Amino acid sequence: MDRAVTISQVAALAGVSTGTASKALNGRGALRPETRLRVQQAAEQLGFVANAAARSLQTGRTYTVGMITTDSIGRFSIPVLLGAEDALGAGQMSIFLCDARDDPIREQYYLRTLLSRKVDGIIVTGRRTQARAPIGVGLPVPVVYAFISSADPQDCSVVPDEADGSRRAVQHLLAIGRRRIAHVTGPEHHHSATIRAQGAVDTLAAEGLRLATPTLYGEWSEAWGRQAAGILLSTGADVDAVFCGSDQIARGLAEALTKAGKVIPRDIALVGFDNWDVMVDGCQPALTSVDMDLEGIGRTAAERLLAAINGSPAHGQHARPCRLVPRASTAV
Amino acid sequence: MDRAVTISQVAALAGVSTGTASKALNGRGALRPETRLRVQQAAEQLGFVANAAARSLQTGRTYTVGMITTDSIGRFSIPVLLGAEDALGAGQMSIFLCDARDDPIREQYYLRTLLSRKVDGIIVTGRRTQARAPIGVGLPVPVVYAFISSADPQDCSVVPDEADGSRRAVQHLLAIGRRRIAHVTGPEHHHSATIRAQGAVDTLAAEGLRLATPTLYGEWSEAWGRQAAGILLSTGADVDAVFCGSDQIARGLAEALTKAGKVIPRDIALVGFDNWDVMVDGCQPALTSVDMDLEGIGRTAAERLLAAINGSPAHGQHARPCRLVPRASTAV
DNA sequence: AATCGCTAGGAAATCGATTGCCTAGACGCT
DNA sequence: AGCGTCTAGGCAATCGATTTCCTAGCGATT
Repeated sequence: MDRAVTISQVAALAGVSTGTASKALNGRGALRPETRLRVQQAAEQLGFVANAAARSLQTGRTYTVGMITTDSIGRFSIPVLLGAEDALGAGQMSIFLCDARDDPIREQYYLRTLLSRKVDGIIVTGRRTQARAPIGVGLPVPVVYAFISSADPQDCSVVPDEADGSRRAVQHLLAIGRRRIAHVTGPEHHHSATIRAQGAVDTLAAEGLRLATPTLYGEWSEAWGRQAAGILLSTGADVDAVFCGSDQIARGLAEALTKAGKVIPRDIALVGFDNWDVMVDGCQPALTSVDMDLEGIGRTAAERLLAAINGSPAHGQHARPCRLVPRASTAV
Repeated sequence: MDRAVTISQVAALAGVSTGTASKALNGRGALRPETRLRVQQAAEQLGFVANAAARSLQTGRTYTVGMITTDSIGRFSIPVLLGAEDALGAGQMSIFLCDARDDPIREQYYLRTLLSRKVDGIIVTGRRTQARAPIGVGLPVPVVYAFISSADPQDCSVVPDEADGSRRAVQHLLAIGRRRIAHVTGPEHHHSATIRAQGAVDTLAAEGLRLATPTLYGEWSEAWGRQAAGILLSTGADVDAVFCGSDQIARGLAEALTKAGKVIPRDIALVGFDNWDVMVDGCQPALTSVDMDLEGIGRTAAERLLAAINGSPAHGQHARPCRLVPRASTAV
């Protein structure tokens, strides 16, 4: 609980002025090498760590960015966060994490806090239902939206290209010879559900095909997957593959279909979406899935934010391609 | 991109000195109510937000704590983080999040960064294998370990009482009339696995009972759960309940047992550990599980940290009780 | 009317690091 | 020997907010 060492103590020990000490430690100014070394040794000896507040007061830079997750920090924001941390850590920046929990009041409060702390930039992320209202206008710092996108097209957003993901999933199913493909997904009012469904329909259309049954909208849950399996089986639809809007739905389907005597992938092939480890590995057989590369999104968002901080802001929405990860559920 | 408003601009607009403006905004000093109001209105009008760096330089407080997760931020550290955020947010403190990714170098680097930023305190969390070495000695700020514990008994750690969790699980099974209880858990070298197993054994011993089979150690995965089911069935062990070291293991067991024709809970009752929503809800039937209340741990850790910051440090390890959440897998 | 006591608010130091400006002294050149 | 040049390093202002005096001015009291 010793109070902190200041640069003047280092300067005193090295027998120089504080200004000189500062220059020595920051590699600035014209100093004799031995002087520089003497100061560095003094700093080392005292365990000196510069006070970031004092430094940023002077320089105007804090080497800090704020990250606001609109929904509660969860499965989707974590990888984004990690990716951002990765990209920023290399630039020696720290992250202020704020969890707005879907509450606009909290969100504005956090925004204010971040501005008061003079962060160099802000990353906004959150569950992806649809484009969100900009978090603020005329802010004194750059903002990048990650995973979620801003309704203002001038804002910089980095999002997964979900239609691309659907395309890859469906093309994979076509490639293994399936033609009677069904699609089971989340709630119709959810942006991701509709865009993924549309992607599937479009991809099939390009091949002159259609979905084997109309898209089944429901919830993002295993229970719905099980239920949907029942629907598919009971209607007697002739289906040889199901592309699911999420891994959870796919897993529910897998369970129910297996129970009903269907063999996956022989009778029915399955593709999920999210590539969520516990789901794809826990599923029997292991589930082929679409990976949105959330870490990559976080990393890209952080890079764009850094660029904006350094004076080269990017605008508009950047959609990143998805990746298909084939596993046993589509292994022919 | 307007540069920030300073307190002297507010003071000028209100026709007072900066000192007076500061007092007005912070409710200090002796000012006429109308003066105070005038300053507040000026601040409002200009959108003034105090520069945290300048303030902390003066006051020595940053209203910021650092949170270092030793392993990559994951399933266990998130709830802890949320709980801490909750407790700290109420005190208007912000969190610096640092992900050390099991790398001691990163960890020390982050520690240094946090000290340079003059955080008021540090919370260390991470995957729980066993007590970890203290993150530093003689640090100028208080440190609290959450979920994981420090090897130094003088340090303050807040951890789940896993033996208590086991006791609750086993007593619940006893209460619904089961006597031939098996235990399937993770790797033997994992602290949580051994302590949970011991808790189960002790609880049974207190009733004059023993495990129906020796504890089955394996991995924390569904695959191991399925494999363990095979072992239990093939050895012909007469078992009417299985207490599992994790929800994933339990789910694997549930699947394999059901497939083998056993009815859960009629033939075999199941209890998991972690109360992980996607597992307990996805399991069929829904899984009874032990909840370690990770959010509560985060909250408690944050509270203890705040107490330490305010001069009342706590020492030693604080074990918090678990909670049993009964569901269909043990419903008689 | 003179003194005392208050109150409201101002002046200036302070926190710690950075940085532009300035100068002492060494060296070189004619 | 005298002058110019260059280098190493010191001085002091600065960032923005807080806080400790300190004082002007007003009212009350005897």
